[in-house]
Amino acid sequence: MPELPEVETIRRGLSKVIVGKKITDVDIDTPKSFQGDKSQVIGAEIIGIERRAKLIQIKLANNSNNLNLLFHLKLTGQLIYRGAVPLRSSSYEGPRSDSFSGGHPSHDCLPAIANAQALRAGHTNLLNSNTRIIFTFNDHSKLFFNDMRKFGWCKVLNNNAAALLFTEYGLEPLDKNFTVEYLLSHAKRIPNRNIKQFLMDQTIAAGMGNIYTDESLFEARISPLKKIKDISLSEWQKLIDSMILVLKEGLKYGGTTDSDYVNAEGKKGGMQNYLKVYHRTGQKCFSCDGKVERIVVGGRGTHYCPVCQR
DNA sequence: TTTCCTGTTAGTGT
DNA sequence: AACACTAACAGGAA
Repeated sequence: MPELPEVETIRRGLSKVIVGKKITDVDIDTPKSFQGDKSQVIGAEIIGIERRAKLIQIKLANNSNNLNLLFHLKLTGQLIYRGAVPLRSSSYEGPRSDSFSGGHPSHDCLPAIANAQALRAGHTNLLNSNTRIIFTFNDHSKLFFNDMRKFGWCKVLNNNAAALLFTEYGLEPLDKNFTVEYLLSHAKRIPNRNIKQFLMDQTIAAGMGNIYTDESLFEARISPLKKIKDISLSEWQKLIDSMILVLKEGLKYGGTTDSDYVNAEGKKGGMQNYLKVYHRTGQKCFSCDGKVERIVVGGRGTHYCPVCQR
C-alpha cells in the first residue's frame, strides 16, 4: 500500500512535526536498510519534506552540504514519529497526543521489549522488532524506520543525486501536465502492452501501485488486459479522470488499510471501505450483475469486473 | 504441514 | 523490444 496516497499522507503528517528540528543521532539496526554516511546528517536541520512518486525526501541543511534522506517504503516500510517521552517515564504509557505514525503498523507496537538487542542503551523506545533505523532529534523526539521485509531503504543523497534519481520517474498523475497527449507519447512506443502494466510503470505514471491501478481501471470501465493500441482518445481521458478521482479519494481518506496500514495520525486509513474491486474477488460488481474476478497480469494480482470493464 | 499470497522493483534470461 | 520469471524478506491465510 505505500502507493501515492499513502506516501503522501505520511509526508503531510511528518511535515507537521519534524520540520525545523535537528538530527542529533542515527541508530542503524539493519545496515542493509541505510545507504550512506550517517555522520553527514547528524547535526543537520530538517528544512522540508517532499514526495516524488513513492519516495519521501527529507531535505536537510547543514554547514556545507545540501543533503537529503530519501526513503522508499517498498511493501512494508513504515515511518513512525514519536514525541519526546517524559524523563521520568520508565514504561510505555500509551499513545501520546503529539505522537503519530505512518506506513504500516505493526502488531507489536509496544516499545522496548520486542527485540532483545533493543534493550541496550539508547534503544529503549524501539517500537517493534522490525525497526531498522532510529533518528533522534534535538528535542528528544524520534523517527522510526520500520520494515518487516527489509525491501525498503533510506539513502543519504545530495541535491544533485536526488534530482538525478527523480528523473527516472514519469509525471505524477495529479500533475496538470498528465494529459492524454502525455500518455500517448509513451503509448506509441508500446502499442501491445496491456493497460494495467502501462499504468504501473513508474516511468509513465509515478506513484501508481496495484490497488489504485485496479480501482482506476474499474472507474474508467476499462479492462486491465486491454491493449494500449485499442484505447480510444475518450477512453484515455476517462482513464485520467478516473485516476485523479481515485487518488484524491485515497488522499481524502488517508490511504488504504489493506491488512494493517495506519495513517499519519496512528489511525487506520479509510479508503479500504470505498474500494470497488481490489480484494473483492467473487463479490458482486458495484456497477452490474457481474462478479469481480482475480487474474494475474504482469505477475500482479489483478481485480476487475469482466462484464463492465472492456 | 505445506503452499500460496502480499503494498515494490531491480535484475536476469528468452 | 517485449515479456516472463526471480530474488530480496517475512508472515498471514488457506
